[in-house]
Amino acid sequence: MTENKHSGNLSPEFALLGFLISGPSHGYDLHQRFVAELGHVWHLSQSQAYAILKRLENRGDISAQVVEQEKLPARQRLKITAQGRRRFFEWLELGISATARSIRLEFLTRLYFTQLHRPENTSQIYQAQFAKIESSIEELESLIEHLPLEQTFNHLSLDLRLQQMKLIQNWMAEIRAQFHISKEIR
Amino acid sequence: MTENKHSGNLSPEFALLGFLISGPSHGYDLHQRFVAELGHVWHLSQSQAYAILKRLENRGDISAQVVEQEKLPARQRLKITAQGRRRFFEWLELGISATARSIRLEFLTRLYFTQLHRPENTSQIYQAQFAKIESSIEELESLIEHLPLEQTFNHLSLDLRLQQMKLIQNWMAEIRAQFHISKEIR
DNA sequence: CATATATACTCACTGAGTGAGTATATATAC
DNA sequence: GTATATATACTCACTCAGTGAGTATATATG
Repeated sequence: MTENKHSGNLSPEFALLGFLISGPSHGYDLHQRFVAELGHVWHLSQSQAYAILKRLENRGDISAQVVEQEKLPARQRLKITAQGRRRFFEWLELGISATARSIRLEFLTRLYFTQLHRPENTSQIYQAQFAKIESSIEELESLIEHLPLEQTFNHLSLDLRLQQMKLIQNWMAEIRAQFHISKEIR
Repeated sequence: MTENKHSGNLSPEFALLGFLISGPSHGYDLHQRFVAELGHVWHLSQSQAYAILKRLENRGDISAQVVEQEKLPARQRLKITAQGRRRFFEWLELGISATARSIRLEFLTRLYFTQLHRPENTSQIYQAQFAKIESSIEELESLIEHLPLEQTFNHLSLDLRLQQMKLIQNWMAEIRAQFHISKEIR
């Protein structure tokens, strides 16, 4: 199994990693850039950004080096490691999201960094995400079909999830247009 | 402050409290009932259920009493306190959710327990939720309007959120029909 | 007779997320 | 010219979400 357990495990850690692909930086700056570029996609407080960076460092995805400054407080110069780079590009190509929320958050983020670092892959990640949405819809439809009618509230919930997935399907078409992705090549 | 910060702080704790309104019970049973009744609304693991119950106890919303059994492991007989009851009904009437996700989770849960414990309030909580959705839509529209066009990804995200809210508005109409809620009285 | 399932709960761990605090520099407002 | 707000840069303590595995016994099923 693995994949998305359920909800949770959804965090902008790969976005932070993605900014570091372009070159070393430090926490304050990464948070600033994050808010400016993706602030309406994710919400990320400053302290949470630092917490995530600390975790990435413990995992060995980034390395830190203290840089003293004359007047302002010292910085941690953060640099992505080979492992971090590997993990990032793996996520960029394979981290396909399954729920409405994770599509809005993660897929948009993957699209952002694909445009930035691997524009030639845009169509590929788009198609993969689209396929996932289609199979999600089928799964939900079959779940609903087999759910006893008297389970009113479970029904209403699954129903909304299904409708949301279909909405996202249409929204994906808008994206296709905006990014000039050709229709169904492979 | 308070309300819904952003995401997170979303938990089925009031549902557990809601089951206890009907009478004392214990963790295992509450979890079973939860999964059967609302298992496709929320996901709640057994251990997480126990964790939430422990918190409710620490807060004084429920009280626990160990009941030995002849053959099977001892139970904790859980009983809602006056404070818990107060908190629950306050949430039932006023805990109006604002995001797509929290509407699917919390509003459906509030509807479930309103039907169960306060059926005469159904229309009231429906109308309040509907109003919240309308004001959410307005807020998102104004946010989008003031967002610089070049912020492609922030735009796409807000756009999807807006469309989702509108979808939920339609889904609410289905609910109105199913629960025979009259159209716009007050 | 072995094994799966039901009853009932505990524990250790990772991670999300907030809010406040620390300390200094520069820009702006009165 | 001095008070105040804002920018730079990061830390800490805390609460809550969520998983996965473990403990221990009873009964049902093949």
